[in-house]
Amino acid sequence: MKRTRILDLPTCKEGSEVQISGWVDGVRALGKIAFLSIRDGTGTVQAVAKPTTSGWDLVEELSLETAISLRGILKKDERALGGVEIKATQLSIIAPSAPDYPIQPKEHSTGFLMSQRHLWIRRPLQASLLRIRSTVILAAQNHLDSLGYVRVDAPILTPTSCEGTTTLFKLDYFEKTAYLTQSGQLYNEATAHALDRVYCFGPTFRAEKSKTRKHLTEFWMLEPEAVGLGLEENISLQESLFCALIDGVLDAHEEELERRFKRDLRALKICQRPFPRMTFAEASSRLSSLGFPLDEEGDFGAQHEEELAKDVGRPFFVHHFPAAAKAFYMAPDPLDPSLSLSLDLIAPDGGGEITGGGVRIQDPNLLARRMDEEGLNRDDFSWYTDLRKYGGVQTGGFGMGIERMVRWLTGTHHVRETIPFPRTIDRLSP
RNA sequence: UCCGCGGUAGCUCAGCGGUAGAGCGGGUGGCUGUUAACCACUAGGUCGUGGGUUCAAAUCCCGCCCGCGGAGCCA
Repeated sequence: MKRTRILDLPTCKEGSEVQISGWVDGVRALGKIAFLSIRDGTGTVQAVAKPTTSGWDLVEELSLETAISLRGILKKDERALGGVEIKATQLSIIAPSAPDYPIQPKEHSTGFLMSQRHLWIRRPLQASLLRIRSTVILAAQNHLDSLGYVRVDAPILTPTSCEGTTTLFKLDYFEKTAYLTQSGQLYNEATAHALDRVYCFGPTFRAEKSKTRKHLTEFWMLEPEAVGLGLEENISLQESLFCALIDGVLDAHEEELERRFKRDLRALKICQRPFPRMTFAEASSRLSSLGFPLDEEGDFGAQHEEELAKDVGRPFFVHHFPAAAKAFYMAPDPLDPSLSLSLDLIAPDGGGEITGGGVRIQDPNLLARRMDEEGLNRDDFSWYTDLRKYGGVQTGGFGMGIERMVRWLTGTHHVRETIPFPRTIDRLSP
């Protein structure tokens, strides 16, 4: 008999015979009747076994996570969670599970659960998060594809840094030194000159000693880059992508977001284009009037970001950051060279900076000067400056942290739950 | 890297100078409608680690290690 996935049970007729297989999620044995909660990766269902069930003797061997196969009659029953249950006619064990399964149906600390991440992901909420992550990635690729963007991935092993050298993971590469990529941005400029509109998507590494719920040392970044993408076009692309991701997740997971994640769906549905936008200068005067002036350095702290986001109440752009605060390749504003043609997309409800991007410097002399100012060795970037030498045109783009996006969409507390196996400053396993 | 909090049973925690505790989980038995089932019994600990104070340290003091939360930095 063919196995039915629990997800598909609602399409089966009541009273029909079904066969499922999955893992024991809970057992409540009452003597001559036993209630089994069975999870198969697509859903959870209750089965009822009685002494007439073939394999009844096995009930006493069912520890948590025992893999079983079960055949029975599908019945509607108000007393079962989900409204349906299976009256088991036949039960068999596929693979036993040791009785010391560490994750109990009770509160655990996040630290403990993270140490059991390989098992924790079996829990429905965690599995759901990974499913939503998959939807977000697919929606992003579909959207970019519909706009003519070609996926061209950047290397992960790189010879030089893209931004600061202090946050690089260094490794031996035969006789040389290599670094794990911090961004595919520089390579994107090369591929944009070959294919017009491109994006890369892959793991990104930052050896930042950050301990916050928005940071991972290994995260996945989606980076579109296109010829002629000025600030205005950049904003427009980000808006459409952001909305496409919201739509994609609502299409596939609306009920789940509400029931399982208790996400306020209005916060997602109010994200209509155009998004509010403000210059860095406007943001800082707005912060002053809110009672949170920037410090002397003029830097935007976590509190500033949060107060501003609270005030705006929905995702918004901050653009024209001071040039000094941005990477060497960010183009200055021709009207005021102390400002850069850069922008960040900030989400409310603690979502924080979801994207960061801008327009790249095209002028080779200016680029050389900026590299000198940042103390970068020009020779290391010869291929990059070559792009300017041979018909270099202006490109622009941005990077979106996929985990941050998933975190915001689902209202998850910490990014570490939005990636299968998180890497943080103090966690390298499992 | 800095600041704050913590480390006691497999897990979540109480105990805070005088014989090591609870709930959950595990084991055994009971129970025909459970929903983190319930009831009874039971096993399980060099109190993170090294030193110090004391008649006596899980408890007080110092160093170190590990975890959690936050900051800076960023996506």
